Amino acid sequence: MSEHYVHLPIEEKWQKIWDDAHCFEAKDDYTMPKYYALIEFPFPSGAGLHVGHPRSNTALDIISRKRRMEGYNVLFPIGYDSFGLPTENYAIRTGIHPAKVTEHNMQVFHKQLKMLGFSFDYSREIYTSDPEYYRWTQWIFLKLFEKGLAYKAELPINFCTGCKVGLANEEVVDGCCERCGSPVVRIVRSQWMLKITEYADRLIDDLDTVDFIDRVKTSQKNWIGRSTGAEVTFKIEGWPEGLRIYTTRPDTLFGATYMVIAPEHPLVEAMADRIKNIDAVRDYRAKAARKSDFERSELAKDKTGVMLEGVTAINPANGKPIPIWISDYVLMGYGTGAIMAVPAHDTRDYEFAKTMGMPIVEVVAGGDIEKEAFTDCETGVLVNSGFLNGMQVEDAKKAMIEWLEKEGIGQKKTNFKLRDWLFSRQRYWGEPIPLVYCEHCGWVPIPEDQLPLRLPDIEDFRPADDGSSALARATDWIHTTCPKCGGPAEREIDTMPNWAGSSWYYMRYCDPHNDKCLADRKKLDYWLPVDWYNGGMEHTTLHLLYSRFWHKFLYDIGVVGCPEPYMKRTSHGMILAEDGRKMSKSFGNVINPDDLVREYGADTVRAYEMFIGAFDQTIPWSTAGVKGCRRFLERVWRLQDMLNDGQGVRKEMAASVHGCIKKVGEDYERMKFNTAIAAMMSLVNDFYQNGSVTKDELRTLLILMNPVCPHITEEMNELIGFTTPIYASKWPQYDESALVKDEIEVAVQVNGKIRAKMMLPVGMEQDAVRELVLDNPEVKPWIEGKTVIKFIAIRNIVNVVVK
RNA sequence: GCGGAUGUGGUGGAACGGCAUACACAGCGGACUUAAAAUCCGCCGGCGAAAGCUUGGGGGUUCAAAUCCCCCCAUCCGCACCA
Repeated sequence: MSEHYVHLPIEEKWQKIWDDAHCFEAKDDYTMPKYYALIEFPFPSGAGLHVGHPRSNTALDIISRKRRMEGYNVLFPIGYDSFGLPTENYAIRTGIHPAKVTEHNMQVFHKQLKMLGFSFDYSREIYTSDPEYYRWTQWIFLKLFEKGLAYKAELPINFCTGCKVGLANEEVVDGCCERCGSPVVRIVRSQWMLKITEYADRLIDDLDTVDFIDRVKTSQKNWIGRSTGAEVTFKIEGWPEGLRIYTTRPDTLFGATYMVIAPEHPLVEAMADRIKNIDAVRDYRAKAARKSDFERSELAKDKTGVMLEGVTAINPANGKPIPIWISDYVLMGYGTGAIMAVPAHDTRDYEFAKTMGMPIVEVVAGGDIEKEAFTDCETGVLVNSGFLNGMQVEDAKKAMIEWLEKEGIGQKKTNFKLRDWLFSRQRYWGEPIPLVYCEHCGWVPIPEDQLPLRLPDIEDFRPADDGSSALARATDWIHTTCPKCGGPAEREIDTMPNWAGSSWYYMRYCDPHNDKCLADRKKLDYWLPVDWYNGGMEHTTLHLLYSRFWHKFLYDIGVVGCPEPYMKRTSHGMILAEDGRKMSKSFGNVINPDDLVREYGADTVRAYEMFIGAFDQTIPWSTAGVKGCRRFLERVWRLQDMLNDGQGVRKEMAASVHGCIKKVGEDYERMKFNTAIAAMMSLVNDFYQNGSVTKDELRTLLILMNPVCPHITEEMNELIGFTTPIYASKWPQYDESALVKDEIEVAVQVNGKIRAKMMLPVGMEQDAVRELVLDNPEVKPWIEGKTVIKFIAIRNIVNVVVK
């Protein structure tokens, strides 16, 4: 009899063996086929690993371990996204330097990850707050600056009142900070911006070249928000340049009965002396400016606005004079900040026109504009529209754009929802922006050979009340000389957002210790792109988008040789607490991976997290389920006591074993880990049913299970007498012929209802099947006295249709 | 409002258009045990007297629908005046 399964010594033993053998380290052997598997590197928070990490990590650990057994040179790296606000906030509370906190937290993470037995290449561990790492983050920023893709602009920005920091568009959720939940207000501030918009088209178009799950593609597309239409200039008396608008419905130009400009539109001040009610207009603008974005959208139902009295625009299609309004439902940041209002065919314009009593003119027939705006582009036909009359909407759009271009009053135009990326943070714990400001020379980059520009050591990490960074107090650091003219200059005191370091970390993994460049080009060419990247949906329009942008930029300047960083992107579902709520300290329902590993073992935790349900689905935790997986491992463990003297795969077990090899291999690839484990459970059940198992059968099971449960399988492999460890073994091939049976059970339906089950030889002629089936005593009563009008025999189903 | 996802036994979940409920959890029974736990072996959706009905609801396509199409309902997650 074998000893009981005691996980702890087994897991420690094998983790040490793997370490000593360096068996999971990627080799720089370019003759081997490569495989690059990546999970999002964790932020080393003080709370340590949570149960979500093992879900994603185990999934790609399974793939990595399987690939190695298939003969690939696998890069499966790990690191830490170690800059960031939570660490700085902790430093503010405790006075402990963020670098120290980070160091400690990373050690905790490292230990926890090892304890779970992930086959990371720990020799390539990196962290973004390492000066040797952020040196290259800064270098990339300088390249962006050099190419004009980083610029400083005085703009209204999203400012978190809690974190006292500016936020990117992507970081604002429901008008609040995605991190701390405090309200976000608009303040005007001089900020560094990155021109991600320059890459908008390619970020959409190149999605066709990669294998991302559809959800990810769709949300990136929607976030970038490409729309096509036209820009049209309306003449305005007394303002020669006219008012330029953007519309996606140029076909409805004849129906434009007024115009609306955003409150901040320059027209207001440019024409201030002609606007009779300028005080009322300015008053409206001031009120709009005070509203937060959140309030603006909250009040979306009630349209407000003021008409500019004394100013008239001309509808270029029909020459009619139309009024101009200002209203905050038009946004300065999109298109031209001005629209033509076609109330008959736009719901917002319709509402506004109803509220303000503006005329509504139907130009697309097919709806009932008495009731609501008719916005359908499929069925409508143009009316009241001169040369467009009788056309379908799509044809009318083309015809109108043609006309506008010929007349020189407009042209085709594409617009995006995507805005440039707000890149400054008024914080200490981030990469310093490697630029100085000189009175004479303006913004000057620090010479590359002076990188990294290190963060200065300071003691007080609090941001100033005016929202500027704690770095503002590091006056010795700030005052410097201009690299260009040698005169006095000041350093930028904003730092980069935490998205900076994570935008290129997968490159550094290819060559983590290089001190000449961010990574050797040969190594990048070998390893990139990442073959499989798994991560959270919450990063779809943040990290994933940002890093695609940086990658494309680095591709353009010749640093990398492929246009996309990630070939395949998948996403895991969230794990909820047992009560169905989010795991949260405040609910007191957090499950700690450490405790689980101690009590049940890493293999059980890994198996459970893979067995819990469909990988991409949100799922509640179940302690009973964990115990079930532990029970499964014990059941596997006891197979040692059932060994017989047989060799190879016995005939009576061949179908089970080879079926399992096939199923498990396919399911791992499709991320159907739950059904892969179910298949292995079934195989184990089959062994128990049989009463014994051969060494070779057992070893096959152990290899199949190894990617999920690496420790127990290695231990058993050794215990039953094999000297080659599984990590150095080959992934098994299934024998197709073993899956082919002589006979199969066929379900016989009459008119779609099961009436009998029969064993039939495989490959029987259709006519012979028919004869046997129709003669079956269980079938006969259902067809007696009726005519068989159809007989369908497919795979293991026969359907007899009678009348 | 728009976009995405989900809806199957007491529970987590399976099911290339082809036997709905694999695999587990919970429950029940048996063996073993002085006993319990553990283990092993079985049983195990609901309604209906039955024929049957039953994958959120209603239609449709099909020899055959959880799966495909149309219309609803519910829940969750994004985005939100983007002209």
